[in-house]
Amino acid sequence: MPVVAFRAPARRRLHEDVAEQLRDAILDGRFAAGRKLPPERELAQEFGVNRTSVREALKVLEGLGLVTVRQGDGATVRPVVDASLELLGPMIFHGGRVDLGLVAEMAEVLRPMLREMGRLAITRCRPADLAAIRALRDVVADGTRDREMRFRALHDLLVVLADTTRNRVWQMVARRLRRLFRQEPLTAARTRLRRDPGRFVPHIDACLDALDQKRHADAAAALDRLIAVLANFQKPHGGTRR
Amino acid sequence: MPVVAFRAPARRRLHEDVAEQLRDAILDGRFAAGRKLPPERELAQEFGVNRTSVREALKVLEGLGLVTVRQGDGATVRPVVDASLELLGPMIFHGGRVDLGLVAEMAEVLRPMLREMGRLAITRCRPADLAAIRALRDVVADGTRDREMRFRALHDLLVVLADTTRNRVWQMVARRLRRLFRQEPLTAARTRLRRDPGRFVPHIDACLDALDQKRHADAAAALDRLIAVLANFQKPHGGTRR
DNA sequence: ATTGACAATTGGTTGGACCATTGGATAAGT
DNA sequence: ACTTATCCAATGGTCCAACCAATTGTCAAT
Repeated sequence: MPVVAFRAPARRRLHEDVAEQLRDAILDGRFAAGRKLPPERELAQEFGVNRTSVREALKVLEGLGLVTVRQGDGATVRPVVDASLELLGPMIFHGGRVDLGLVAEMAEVLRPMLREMGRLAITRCRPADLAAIRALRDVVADGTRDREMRFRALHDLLVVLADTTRNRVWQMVARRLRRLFRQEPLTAARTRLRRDPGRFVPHIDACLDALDQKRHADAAAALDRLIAVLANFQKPHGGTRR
Repeated sequence: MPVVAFRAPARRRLHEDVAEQLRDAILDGRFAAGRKLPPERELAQEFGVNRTSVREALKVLEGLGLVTVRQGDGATVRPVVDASLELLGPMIFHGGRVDLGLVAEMAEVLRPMLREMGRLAITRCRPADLAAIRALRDVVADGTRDREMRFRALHDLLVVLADTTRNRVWQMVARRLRRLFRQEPLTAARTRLRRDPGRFVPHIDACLDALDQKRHADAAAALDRLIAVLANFQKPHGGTRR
């Protein structure tokens, strides 16, 4: 395993670039909801690309629910609140800034959700699941590894918990969250803050110990604490002073 | 207001049709995860459309997380569990059948989520919110209206509750759910089952009454019951016999 | 004032061409 | 025989130019 996690060079496609720029323009409010985007031919000229690339970008934005396109009429911008949850990532970090308010709101949604998922997982946990959790716990606890790698194990833990519930919807939700947590600006933020993933280990251990002794209530309580820490994205200095 | 709710004639675009067919093929397992889709040129010939339309369809599928496309290599099918939650609709009803198991799993996720959202809404409810809720309650209770119209008011209630939380993430979640509930196969199922939206009214009233008297705990309990009914999509004959 | 025909705008679709990347086949070297 | 380098076929990415189709506003006729 590599000591440093490299990231794939961004060899991107034109329409991706176009879509991203338009997306950010909409999220920034440079195109207000209800307004029309410029015609495709015009956008193509402004971006210096072919109309085809603009059209493919618009398909992406349409899929995100950011615009509706009607033949003869143009592309109308929709309210962001009606758009896909996939946008939470770009909404949280846009223009190099982090929207801490939105982060707090997301935590308000995530905390009870994950708590419930954890409860379900505990009631349905089998030996194989336990083994998977332990393996990830060891990666998170391994201080010799790359920090981001240990964070990734933590995200995987979320997915393993979801798999333990045997609920396909939880499985999908957890994987989307993992994806969100791994988006570029967030990984950079983690690196900058130099948070230690090790702080989660005691909670994981407490949960595993309780599970070993069939104390389900205690396991759930430990998971609650783990999730409370996990779903608390506040800046360190905003938290309790030690 | 029209007595009957007509639906917009489906004047669809080619790439939408192509995307839908490919999507269903993947969801049905006709293209297993890890396999490659046929080349664009080949697909274009099979569908009898231009390659451009196929490409736009692939952009949609890529946005849904169903495939990854690499230049030089082809389009690889990804595991559905890694895909977007937008797919829950098509996953639940595909090929004219309803996946009741998935419906149950979704209820398992939705129930605690909406319960928490309701709690938040109650603690933050203001007079204007109350008025909006009452207005929707009256539509749901109005037996002279079109049944589907009353169901739509019920979905709107979900959104109003989300707005009451003053939490943007809840607002987006509620709107995506409303969208899901209004997708075609579900409305047809509602019409077929001839369920009465009026059965929700007593719970709404109980909640409103409790709110009027500032009995927040009672209001939350009433909302819990409402949501338990709302998030219970089982077939009628599977429930309690009356 | 209403209706209907027309025209400009704008998205939808097509066909074809060429570029860029990938992966495997083939050949060269050791 | 194995490794390495080269080449090539397959495949997606982009561009261009043209035409079709829907929408909207305009303007004339009634």
